[in-house]
Amino acid sequence: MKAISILEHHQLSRTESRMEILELLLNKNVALSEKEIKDELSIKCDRATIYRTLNTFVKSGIAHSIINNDGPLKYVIKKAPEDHVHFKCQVCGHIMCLPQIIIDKIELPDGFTRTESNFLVIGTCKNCN
Amino acid sequence: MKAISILEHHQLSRTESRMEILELLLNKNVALSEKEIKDELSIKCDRATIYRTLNTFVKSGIAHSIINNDGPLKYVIKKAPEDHVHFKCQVCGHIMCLPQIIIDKIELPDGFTRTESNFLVIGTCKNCN
DNA sequence: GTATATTTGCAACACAGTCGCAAATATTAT
DNA sequence: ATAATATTTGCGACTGTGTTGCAAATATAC
Repeated sequence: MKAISILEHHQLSRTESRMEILELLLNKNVALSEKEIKDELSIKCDRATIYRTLNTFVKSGIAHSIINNDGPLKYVIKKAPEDHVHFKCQVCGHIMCLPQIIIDKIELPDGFTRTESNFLVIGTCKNCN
Repeated sequence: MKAISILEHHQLSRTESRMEILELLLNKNVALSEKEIKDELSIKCDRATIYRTLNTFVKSGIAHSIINNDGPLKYVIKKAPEDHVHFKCQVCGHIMCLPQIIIDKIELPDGFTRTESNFLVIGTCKNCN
């Protein structure tokens, strides 16, 4: 199982919740919220556990969170380490990474330094256009 | 008064709350949350009224909201109509617009169309660097 | 100044996310 | 495999953000 080896690699204990949540994220190419994860999980899992698990994944670098302009945080497996653009389709509501587009070349004004970026483009995705 | 003419121009009734909140926003160059607005207002104003007023301003195009990666929405007077970058200083916590940097040239993959963008860069601002 | 339309304050509510703590589960050592 | 220890889970309670219904207050139009 891929999920198991990822957990091992990050020295996280292999609990049922972590494995199921990780499997779910691995099989999706759109970002999921806590509620969406809960609804898709085959096992029962408490809200708090899902939040704690997601935070653990983010801290370990397994996943990253995506800011939603209108709604809860969503989570995806981290594939690209660079800052990339997130896209939200206003028709189907899906939020996904656009790893093709990397914005590391934004020139900030003098005296400003950057540690992190959140780029969310809202529009219509390929399927809905 | 500048605030009055702005309200008139957008055909909004000139209530005390709206004028005071608008004055406050006009005098700030950082984005403010509902709580920050409430604390700085000289008049008493209910939470709900502040939220409703801010939403009215956003709908009218007087202000726009800025997504905070970790905290409530913040609001600023809309100066530039284009999509620009927002900057959050992790030292002083201020969130401000960087109208100098305009990103309208992001090329989305085929089939994707854009209607709106939210760009938040997190780092250290000029004053705190 | 009066009538009508809009806005306000209050209270209640919905929802996202966190935390403490005891019970359950996983890991480690024997 | 079993026992001891460390970690995680579920539950409940809680905080904070933002919204809404409704009656009272205020602004606008006449």
